[in-house]
Amino acid sequence: MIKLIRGFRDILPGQVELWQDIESKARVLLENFGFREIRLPIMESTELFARGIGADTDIVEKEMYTFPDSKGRGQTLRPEATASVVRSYIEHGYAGSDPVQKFYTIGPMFRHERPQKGRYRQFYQINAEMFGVASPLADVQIMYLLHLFFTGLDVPDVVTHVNSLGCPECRPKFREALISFVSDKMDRLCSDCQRRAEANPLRVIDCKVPGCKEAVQGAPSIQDHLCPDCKEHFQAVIEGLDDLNVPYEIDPRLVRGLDYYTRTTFEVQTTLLGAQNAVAGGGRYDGLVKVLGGKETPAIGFAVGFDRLAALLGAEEKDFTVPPALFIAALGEDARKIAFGWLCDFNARGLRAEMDYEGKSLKSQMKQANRFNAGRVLILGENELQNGMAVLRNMNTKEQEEVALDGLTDRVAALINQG
RNA sequence: GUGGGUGUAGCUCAGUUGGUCAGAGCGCCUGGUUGUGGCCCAGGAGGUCGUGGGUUCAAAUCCCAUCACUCACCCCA
Repeated sequence: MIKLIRGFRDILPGQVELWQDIESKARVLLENFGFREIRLPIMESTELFARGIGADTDIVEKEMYTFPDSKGRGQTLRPEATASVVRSYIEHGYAGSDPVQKFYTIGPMFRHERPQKGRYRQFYQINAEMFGVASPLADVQIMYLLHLFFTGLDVPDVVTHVNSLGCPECRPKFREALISFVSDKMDRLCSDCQRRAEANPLRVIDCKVPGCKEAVQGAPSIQDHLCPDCKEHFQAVIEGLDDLNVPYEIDPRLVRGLDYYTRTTFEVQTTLLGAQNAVAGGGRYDGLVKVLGGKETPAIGFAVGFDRLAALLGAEEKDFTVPPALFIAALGEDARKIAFGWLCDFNARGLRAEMDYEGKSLKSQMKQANRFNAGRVLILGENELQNGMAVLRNMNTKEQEEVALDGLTDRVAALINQG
């Protein structure tokens, strides 16, 4: 048997209805907020991600699906969407017409990581990106939108964490302060932290090992190192969230693994998904457009982890199948032909109906209708053909009524639409 | 990439120290109702025991390898 490749999966009927529901709600909300859909390719030049995400990030270093094309140039299955959106924004000259643009895109991303709960090698994201607005109002609006999205879906157990990572002005200073703080406590740190103290000192601050936790008591906080502009920006964001009653938690240890983030970053976290606690994440990336060859353009965006969101809403445990309104049970060849005509008519007019194609016994067809969880069963056999009346059975109440064969589909459709 | 756990019927799982160990429940099909579902009863179909080697008279069971699933580290959506 040929099986799925590792870390990939099928979203099956029964679950896919939930995905569709999430997706359509996301579209409505995003479009209400002025975001327009942009559909992007799944593969891009490797260089786009190397430059955009950062050459020393885990994603670029070891998680990308990269293949040479026929001429040996590197091309990569996108590990995230933001770099592609930025590329498209630059390539189509939006900066020239109107630099303020809001885009959203929904689709698969690919990262070659070891799969585990909530982590797949092909996973789906809903991305929203807003260009050209430096004002903290953009940050507030983005986070407000995300908040509405999650509350609208009634997602259980989510908390939004917010932080500011500063800018090229203040972040390096903080980084230095942090490294020097950590460096004279090396002997008290776990081996992992000793290794990452230099490369990613923020991780040390966030380490769960008790010894490390103790060692980093009183570590410098980014919040104390923000330059005046960043500080003011962050303040404005927080006030904006308060004004709109968006709940959040300021989390000075919130780090993000992509190099392009500046100032505001945020992550929607849950405790229900094991180690993979981020359901959505994002932030401001004021430097990225320029890094990728465009004009200096402020921008901010987020990604929602579709798979994780669906999991939180019970995708794997529940069945979201929508049952048909009607099942047609036919007995005998003549009846079956007529029934098939009805079936086509019902389907054409948008009514979900099913029938048995194989000429099984009535009992077997009733079982099938029950399995479908059909609301009603329309029965057509020799008796009905003779007296010109079909039987319509309500599967919940067990009530049956007769419906004249003449003009039957109109009448049955009307009955079903009444409920 | 590293470590732990697990792979037996469509699903959830039993299978004791290698020797009627190829099983159960659910689901599916048929019948009990020559035309009426869910409950009940009876019967039936369905498995190269993840895969490939090895040990043995004999392997689902022991050994090796490999693949996959899963949880965690790491990182993130």
